Amino acid sequence: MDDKKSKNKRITINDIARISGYSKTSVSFAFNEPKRISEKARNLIIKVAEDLGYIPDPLARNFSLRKHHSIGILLPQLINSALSNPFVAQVIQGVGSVCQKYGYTLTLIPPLNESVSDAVRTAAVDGLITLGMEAEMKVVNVIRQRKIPYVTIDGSPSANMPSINIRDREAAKDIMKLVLDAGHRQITIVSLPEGDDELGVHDSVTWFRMEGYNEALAECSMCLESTEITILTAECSIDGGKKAGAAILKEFSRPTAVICMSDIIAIGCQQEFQAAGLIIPNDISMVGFDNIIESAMVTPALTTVDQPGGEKGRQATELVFQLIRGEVDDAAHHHIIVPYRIIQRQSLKTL
Amino acid sequence: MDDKKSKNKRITINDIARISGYSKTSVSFAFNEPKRISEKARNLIIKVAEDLGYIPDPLARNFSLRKHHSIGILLPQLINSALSNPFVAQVIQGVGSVCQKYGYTLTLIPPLNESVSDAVRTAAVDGLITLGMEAEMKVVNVIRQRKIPYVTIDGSPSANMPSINIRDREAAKDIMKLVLDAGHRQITIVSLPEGDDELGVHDSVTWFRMEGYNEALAECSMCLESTEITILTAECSIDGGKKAGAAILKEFSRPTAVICMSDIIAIGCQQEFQAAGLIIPNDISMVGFDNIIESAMVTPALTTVDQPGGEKGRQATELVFQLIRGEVDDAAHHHIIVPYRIIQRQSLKTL
DNA sequence: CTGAAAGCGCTTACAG
DNA sequence: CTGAAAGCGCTTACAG
Repeated sequence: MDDKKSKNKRITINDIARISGYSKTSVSFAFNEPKRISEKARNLIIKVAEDLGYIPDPLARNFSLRKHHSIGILLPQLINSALSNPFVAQVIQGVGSVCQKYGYTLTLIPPLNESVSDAVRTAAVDGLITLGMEAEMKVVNVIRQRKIPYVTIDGSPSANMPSINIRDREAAKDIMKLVLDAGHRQITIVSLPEGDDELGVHDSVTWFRMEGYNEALAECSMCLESTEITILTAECSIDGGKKAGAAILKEFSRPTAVICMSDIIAIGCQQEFQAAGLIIPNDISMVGFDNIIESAMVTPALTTVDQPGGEKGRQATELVFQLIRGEVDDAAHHHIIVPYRIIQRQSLKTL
Repeated sequence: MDDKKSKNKRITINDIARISGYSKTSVSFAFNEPKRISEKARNLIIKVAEDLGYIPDPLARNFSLRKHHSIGILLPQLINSALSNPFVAQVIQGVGSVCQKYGYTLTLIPPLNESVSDAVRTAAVDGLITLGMEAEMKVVNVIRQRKIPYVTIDGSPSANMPSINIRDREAAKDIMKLVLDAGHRQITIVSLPEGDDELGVHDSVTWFRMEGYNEALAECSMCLESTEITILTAECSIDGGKKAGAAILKEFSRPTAVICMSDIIAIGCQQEFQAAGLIIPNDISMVGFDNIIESAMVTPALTTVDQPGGEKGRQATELVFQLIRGEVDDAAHHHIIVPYRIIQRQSLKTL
């Protein structure tokens, strides 16, 4: 007899109102503004609600409140590839910790049937963190149409597009300089994959880093086009790194140093080299980018550029919340630069 | 003049209807069931919608459809600690890849103001994956009240609670046996933290593994209470492992082998030992559990139990979707066991 | 093919 | 303190 109706129909605020003898208004108040009703009413309503196992429908509640209570993070690639880069996991941690702080959930938004735009169109979120978004991408317009605040991490700082970055050009220049100062001239650069987004725009972070490498080379009267320099591309994962490593092993003249734009690639590469019997850094030197925790775990530990993924995520998300609460002017240009630093470990040999 | 109203008010289906001259019904059909209206109507409506930058409000749409289009994953701890265990990241990858396949987003649900129950109450999701949930936990009732399908990974298989597990007891017994067969008798076990959830129920996975260790010990006429066995607890992170390592270094009589219930703990522990100048496995042997990719990266590579985190996530999520679509009977008992295997590498020395 | 209208389950001015 | 009623912006039988 208890489940004569709970069996089929969801119980709503109406049921609680009817059974308790109070109005829907009072029931709503009992949950959301307890002090606005008498203790007697409140107690009865709560009791009835508990007896019936009533839980306010989040769908209706959110709709009424016009809030999703969630922040989305727009993944540039499929979820698998995104999360197989520990650096991305680090960013997600940062984003998540701020969401948690404000009682929000974190929604991971993968492309919907290959379409990032469609995913954004339907995503149930109040704000968006994007990874590596460029101003020319179509999806930017969709986000703006939706009128939800967004901040992009590792994108190109441009008007109306709040951003969090490190100084990628300087960082890349610094690490290349370190390699050159160690005497290396035969160098292979393992770059990131072309942005295969809906527009085919290039990734500005990759671009800036390339420029930085080039600037350092210039100081040695070299450039990216020099015959001593080889440029490859790899997916951001261990496997991507292994494939790059295999490709390097097949090169006619082996480089003395390999510069990777991502630590996870460097680690994969390093594993491939070691599997082939090479000793690092004696036979070949390696440097990376990111300073993921794994870089300190491997042997030899990786010389790299430290950039704070968690911090990027946190700052981006705090900014999104400020935008949501209207605490900052969203017409203003918010371009936050976080510090990087060079971490010297054992993977780079001085010739 | 274009923004005379778009400035203040969101544009809705009503605006499109008014301006296009068609009804709300037709506008809705234009987006959701294009073939139900004439090409002429469809084209005009789409055009007007595009001109005005109309995007259907996800809040309203979801409410009408009674679907969130998202699957939640209930994090047992704060987001930071959860994601700093690569094994959890692996599970999330698995869950995410299935969500993506069906066009759903993945919502990470951290405790809301410390309360997991409140988080579940308000979470905007159509189904739930839980990590390490026990039948006696309060939150189970909340999930049931919500009447949303859920599957628990690494929880205790019980009635009405679909589950994905490995055979933890056997796995633990196998790895302990390996250690004992290698001649070790002075052993420290680093266990997982007590479930500090709202009820203080113990974690059944930890329990099963302990039982497994004990069974193997029994075959050597020992048990968990033997004087040669020490049991510690550590947080599931590198740092947790380092702390455990430091504690072990301070023990009066140093063990010859350390058995960790999690690879990330084993790795942290190993780092601490190495920092103290110990050679592994010569001075001390290590084994772990999970077989995260990092375990193959460290030197010496870790001997451990391989369990497929991604696969657990995928299977759990496929089951949730089957439950959502009503393809399987949710009264039936769904208890899936996935295989594990022992991975022998270089961190265990035969005495 | 098209549209008027009910309905999804809440919240919240507003009046009493 | 309490309640009637409007409103949030869609979807979808139903009738024409």
